[in-house]
Amino acid sequence: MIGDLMMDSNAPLARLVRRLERYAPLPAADRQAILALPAQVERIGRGRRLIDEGQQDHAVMQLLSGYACRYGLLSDGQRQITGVFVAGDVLGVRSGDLPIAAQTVSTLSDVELVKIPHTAIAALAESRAAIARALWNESILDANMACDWIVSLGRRDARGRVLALLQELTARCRDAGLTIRDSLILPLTQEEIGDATGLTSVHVNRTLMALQAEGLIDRVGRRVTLLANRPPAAARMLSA
Amino acid sequence: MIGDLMMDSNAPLARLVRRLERYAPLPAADRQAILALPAQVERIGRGRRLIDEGQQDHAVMQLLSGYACRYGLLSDGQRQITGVFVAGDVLGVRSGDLPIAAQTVSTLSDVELVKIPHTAIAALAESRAAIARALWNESILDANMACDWIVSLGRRDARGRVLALLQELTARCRDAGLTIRDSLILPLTQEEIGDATGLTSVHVNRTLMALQAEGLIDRVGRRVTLLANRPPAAARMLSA
DNA sequence: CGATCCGTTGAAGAGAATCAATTTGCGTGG
DNA sequence: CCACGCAAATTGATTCTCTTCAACGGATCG
Repeated sequence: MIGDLMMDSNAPLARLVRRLERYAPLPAADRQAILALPAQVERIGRGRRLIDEGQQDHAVMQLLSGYACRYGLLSDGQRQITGVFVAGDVLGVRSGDLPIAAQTVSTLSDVELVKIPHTAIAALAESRAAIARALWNESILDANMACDWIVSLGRRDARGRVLALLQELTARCRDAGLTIRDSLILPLTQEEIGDATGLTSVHVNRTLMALQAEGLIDRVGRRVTLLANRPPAAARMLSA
Repeated sequence: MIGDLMMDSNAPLARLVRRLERYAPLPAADRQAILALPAQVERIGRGRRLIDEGQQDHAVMQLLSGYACRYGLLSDGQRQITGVFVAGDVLGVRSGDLPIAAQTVSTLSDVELVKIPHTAIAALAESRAAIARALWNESILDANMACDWIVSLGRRDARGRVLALLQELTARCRDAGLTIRDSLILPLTQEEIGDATGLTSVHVNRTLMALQAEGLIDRVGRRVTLLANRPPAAARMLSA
């Protein structure tokens, strides 16, 4: 809950700069402006809500470590995870005109994050076109990933969905430098994998065991290793 | 394929202004700048692709009439529709840094649309913060609707998914002034409804017949009427 | 050492896919 | 105006995936 020492507080914002420069460099002045943002580093435990649906004043956050997810609830209490966030990802990005959070975001593990008041970010986006564009990029990528998720849920069977989820997480953890040869620590319970893939935890369990029996994945405790590097092969289940 | 007369070409851009002002008014100068954009009105037949995945130079378009959809394909040829667009919706919005279209967009009916070169839009977004923010809004809403779609696909049964799709379309057509008492012309075939809901056309048919037998919907030809109306989650932001 | 959460396994049932006709609606051309 | 041809809608029978319900083992933690 307590921010780190002052001298450390610039490091996380440097990471935000790196993130926002993924696709296009920022003017030096914009970089400085980001580094000068009021920011707070927090450590938060597993299973805590970061942003609530309908919340108006939520901050912009960047995950420094750990996992989080966004989800929606149905009236009968069923939960569907609509996106998983890994270290480096930015949460709560939105333009100034849509103050309402559309979905809930919650942690999937203990996390570290930087928190920035949305007013400060909004002011920056208002005056600096390159920053606005970089944040806009985040929204677009978010929408693109959501579309891939839709395709997976709509047209793949349990095996394909779980595989696709593992592949997406592996790829994103690799980008974040969190993997060792396609091996990553997956803090999700099978229940949560089910919430992400639209399956029950029971069926997730059977699917994971089947994938392991097929030699496509290896599991040791919470560490999962992807042994098949062929995304297209995942969709071909005629051999099963 | 030929644009309309010059004197008509401002009317569709006025509609674009209205769209971009849904959530916040634009400065008069920004409105004028939009009206001055180079635009071309086109009529395009059903089943034509408007934007191809991987395409770099696609234009920004606003639907003036008709329906379109965005979809992804699996390697085995299965199709999953990830979003439906109705009159007024803006397609192909993206920031300057991500030139690649992530998914394919195709018409679901004969359509009319305005086409604007993305370079012209990008230049405007670069210099005018309010326009950038309005376009950004479109991306965020797009992501929000995709998330609702994910929840539907992951956690609802066939009945719930078809109902949710009809409710979303009804709500959006109502906003576009295309409904008469929750009744709308639905040009989607049952095959296409299946592609949107992750079902087969056979099961869509059975589900529609069941909904009709239950008295929840009424169908006459292509006209569908929602008889039991609950507020669709997807449109929550539209009424904000 | 019990409490609890998570993972694993079994058996039975529901919902959707699949396969296969058949019918309806509609534009087209004779 | 009617016959033809085609795409879409409808129906039936069967198969299979996934869910549901239930129980049990193993780890972790006060």
